[in-house]
Amino acid sequence: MTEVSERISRTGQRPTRNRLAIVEALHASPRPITIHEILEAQPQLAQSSVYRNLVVLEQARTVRRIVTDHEFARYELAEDLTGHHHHLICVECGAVEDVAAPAGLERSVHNAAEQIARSTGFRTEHHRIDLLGRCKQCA
Amino acid sequence: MTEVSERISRTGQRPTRNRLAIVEALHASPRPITIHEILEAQPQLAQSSVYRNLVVLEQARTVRRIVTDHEFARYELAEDLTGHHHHLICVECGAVEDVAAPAGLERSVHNAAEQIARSTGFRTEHHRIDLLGRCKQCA
DNA sequence: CTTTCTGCAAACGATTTGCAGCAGC
DNA sequence: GCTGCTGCAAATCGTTTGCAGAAAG
Repeated sequence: MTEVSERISRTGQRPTRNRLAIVEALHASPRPITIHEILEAQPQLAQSSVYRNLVVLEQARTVRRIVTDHEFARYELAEDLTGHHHHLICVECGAVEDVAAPAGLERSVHNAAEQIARSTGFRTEHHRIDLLGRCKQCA
Repeated sequence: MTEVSERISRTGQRPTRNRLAIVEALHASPRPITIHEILEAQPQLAQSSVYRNLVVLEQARTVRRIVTDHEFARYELAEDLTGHHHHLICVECGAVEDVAAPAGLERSVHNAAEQIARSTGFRTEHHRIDLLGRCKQCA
């Protein structure tokens, strides 16, 4: 949490109570959550402040925005704070679940990225692997 | 193209000139394109018809909607019409490029999906692998 | 004190929709 | 003809923004 405050300070912004409350809410969840869920967890926050502060937190490399096919964006803490992982996305209800990245899979992705860099000139910085299907409830 | 018409008919809809024009535009592009680009390629179409028909085409399992982090959705033909592939997404300019899926990578993903099904009950139907980085122009 | 943050309410913009006329079967 | 499709313009809704007051340093 100190680390988070420092990252915010380092970008020339202030680690305010509101901002830390958002981080708190994200930290308490084992999966990416929506703005609506952040507001449920921290009802003292104004919606516009949440939107505004998530942008600040993203710039401070503390929060990551997740886009799925569903209507709302979701947010999670940056991977260097939580560890690298991927997502299970339910095509029925839109739920998103974190899942650890198997080592073999990671290795394959890195190999592929290198090969692609050689053949196309594209410089891969991150990757994103989503498994789309039905969660236990919807199956 | 006949195949596309059949899929549309099979869902109880009509394979109209507008709808086939959209498929035409998607077919002509080696990468997913935006609604704006569809309208540039087929200027006779009304914007609202494009939105409406893309929904119809999605339901007919002919078109797939792609969501990136950029402002616009993108569309491409269904994978069983074009072949399985993944995407290179430029974090700078938002460009999206198709890339063939290396066999080793596919194998790793399937293994991972099976393992996940066993441990979490999640039934994977598809997967999505995006490499995020800088394209040749932006690097 | 000066600068950044906040909350409110209004604006924005991609997408969706109501409706009246047109086209496919 | 009947039903589904189209174009237009208006509505929708997640998200962004202007502004005046509050809080941080």
